[in-house]
Amino acid sequence: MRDSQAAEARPYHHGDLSRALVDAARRLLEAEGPSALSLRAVAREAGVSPAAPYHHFKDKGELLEAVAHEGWDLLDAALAKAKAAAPSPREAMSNLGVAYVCFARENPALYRVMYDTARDKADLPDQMQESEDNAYCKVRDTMIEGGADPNDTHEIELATTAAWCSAHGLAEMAGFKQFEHIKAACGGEVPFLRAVFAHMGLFHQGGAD
Amino acid sequence: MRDSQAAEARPYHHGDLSRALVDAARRLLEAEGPSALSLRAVAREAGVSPAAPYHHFKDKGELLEAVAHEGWDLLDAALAKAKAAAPSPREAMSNLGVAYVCFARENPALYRVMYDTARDKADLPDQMQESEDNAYCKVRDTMIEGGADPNDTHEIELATTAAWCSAHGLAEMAGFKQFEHIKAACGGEVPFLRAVFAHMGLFHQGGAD
DNA sequence: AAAGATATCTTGACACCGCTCAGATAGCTG
DNA sequence: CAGCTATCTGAGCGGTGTCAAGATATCTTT
Repeated sequence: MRDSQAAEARPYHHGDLSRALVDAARRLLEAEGPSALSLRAVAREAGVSPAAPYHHFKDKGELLEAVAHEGWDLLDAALAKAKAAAPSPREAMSNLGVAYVCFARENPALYRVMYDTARDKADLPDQMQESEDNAYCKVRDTMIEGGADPNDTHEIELATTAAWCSAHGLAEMAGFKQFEHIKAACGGEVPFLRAVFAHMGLFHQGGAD
Repeated sequence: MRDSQAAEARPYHHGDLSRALVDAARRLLEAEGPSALSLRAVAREAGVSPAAPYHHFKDKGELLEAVAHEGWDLLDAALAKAKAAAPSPREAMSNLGVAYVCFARENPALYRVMYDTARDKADLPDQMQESEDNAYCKVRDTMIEGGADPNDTHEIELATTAAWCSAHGLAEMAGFKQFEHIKAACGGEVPFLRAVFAHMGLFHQGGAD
């Protein structure tokens, strides 16, 4: 059964099992959380035998990498959308931070897989370094548009790194119960995020000029 | 608690198996990493049967919690030392951030266990909320000593939260290979940390006055 | 179209895992 | 001493990641 028109793409025995496996994994991840994401469960969900995935992925880790890869793509898209919706570079910076944390909060299991696989390799995903339109570049470019000197590479890198660390740290912390009363005091989750970012000195609308 | 001189305390059948198990776990953690930390392996390392730990911990998670608890104690101690060694509150703030990240970098497996178990419960450990001399309090108090208004609870909490998120974010990021060339450009790991903190606007020696 | 090569999937197995339970053992209490 | 309770062992359950061998479907070559 060849979809599209030509017999290209990847219509193999099953159709496209790698695709189906990643989809099944994401379905499981959303429904049952990261701890339920076993290779056998994914195969079960996709309707194949426990050994089938090994013809498409070297091991479980490689399947998780594929899932994480999709996660980074989704994050890129979310940041692109936030950047596009901002009327000015300064608000863009602020919105990028909020969008980043919101993505993590709305996809906690996926976010965890993304960073767990990255930490296991001590290596951020390829998208982060190779592509010219990845999430890191979006933050960096927004900073330049906001007035940072594009020639001072070192400075730009440090600032972008600081922004990324801030967002990641907040993304992981925002899930803890301890912060619920502060969120309430701020008037909701997003105001809380903006307030914390403001106290970090970054993502602040009147920040880095 | 009668842990004075007599044969009280906890010298049971084995002597003190819970203690021995936590020690074995930390030994394994340091030697083999978090993925090798199975309950059976810990029991093996401690020289007991695979079922023995269940008389001291409800399940594997509870053993990991005990390990994490020790981690938070060590972190408290590291921060206390950094704070004590600083000549001024402002430098204390900066040193706290560096000490936090250094602790995470020197005990990566332990740090991971600490936050993994916390995230699983969406709950930072008891030490973080109950004690009056925990790591969170140290950051908060240092901020007050640095000139923050101790009466503005909301402000203090936000600032302390921002500081903690920054440090955690940087602690997790600093392990990635991608940052090695920036570290080199900064002249080492600690200068890199200080530079990133400076760009977050916190932990900066001339920061929050 | 027939035959062979190749990719895909299944079956079965191995070692390890978390966890439970019945029984053996050691220490405490009366 | 006996009785009791806490501690530990052993065997076993269902689950996991992974591999090797065989079955099956697709592609290639003739």
